[in-house]
Amino acid sequence: MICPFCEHRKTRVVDKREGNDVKTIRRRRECLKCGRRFTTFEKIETLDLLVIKKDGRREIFDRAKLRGGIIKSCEKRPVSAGDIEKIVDESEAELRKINASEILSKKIGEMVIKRLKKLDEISYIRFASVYRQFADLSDFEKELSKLSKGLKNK
Amino acid sequence: MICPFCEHRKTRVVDKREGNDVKTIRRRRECLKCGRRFTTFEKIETLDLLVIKKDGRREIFDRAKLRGGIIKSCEKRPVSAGDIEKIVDESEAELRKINASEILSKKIGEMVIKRLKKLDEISYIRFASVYRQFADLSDFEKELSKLSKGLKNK
DNA sequence: GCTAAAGGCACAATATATTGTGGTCTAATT
DNA sequence: AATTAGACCACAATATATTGTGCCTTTAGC
Repeated sequence: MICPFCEHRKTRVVDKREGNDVKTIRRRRECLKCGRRFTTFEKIETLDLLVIKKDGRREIFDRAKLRGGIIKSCEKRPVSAGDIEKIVDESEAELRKINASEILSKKIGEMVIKRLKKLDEISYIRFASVYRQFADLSDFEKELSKLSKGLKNK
Repeated sequence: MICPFCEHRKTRVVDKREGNDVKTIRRRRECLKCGRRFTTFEKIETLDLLVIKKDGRREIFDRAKLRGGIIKSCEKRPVSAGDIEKIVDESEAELRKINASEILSKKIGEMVIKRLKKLDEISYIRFASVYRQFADLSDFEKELSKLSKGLKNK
């Protein structure tokens, strides 16, 4: 742990207790160079992200909710729970990498869509239609007809 | 560290590396009960708080900025750097305890003011006038005359 | 102006984390 | 299709953190 005062890279733990939240660990550390003390918190990896919905309202990113939407799109389709969990995991990781504090729900939809598309075209179309990823109705119909042609050719 | 899956209280560290940010530690932990693994991050205590300014604009809470304002108010007054640091520390701790994501700058002003008042009346008046803690000019004058009477009686 | 709650500090016996090295896997890139 | 970067995993030797206990100080609530 780097000292926040002098940037030195060696510190020692002086005390460790449970944080305010039972799910966090608070440590008191001391820099081995400058001797100053500071506090750190260890927490489970979280994604604190405000999702901007189409109507402009914001709500906290909810992994379970995202998963729910995907499950619905995959009803009676050959997509396993494991597949879905993987899509959620990967999308969440992608969101984490972006490191934004807010994001348009549409962007999240796109992340799921690009993964779902590789797995099952029907699920993908269902999901995309819910997330209204198509600019207008003609785009949607175009996508549908492309899909039905593709299926016939198999 | 509590297991996020089964809530068990015993986990072991399986791996520990530097986080993306050099200032964080990433640990991979394993629950001793259910065996599932998860990731945690240890970071230096921070205060991520949006300060709502009088004109409605928001900006990230900045400890150095707050300290600067206090220093200005204490110019040529018998208030030590240590005193000021203590006021900043305590106010910051108070803000942390509130645990809000946004706060009116006025509220922060009040926290500083109640501490500064105990230390030095002149500094307090200067600081309060900058933060416009008085509803109108008459309040300000009232405060000033109270103060000057108090000083004469000593 | 008392009391409780929280954070900070210290210490000593014990248990656990850390470090380096290196392999695997996947996603993104070229 | 090959390459790179990041996360994950494993292991073994070493160094460090953790736990309990208890005391002090400060702030908040009565």
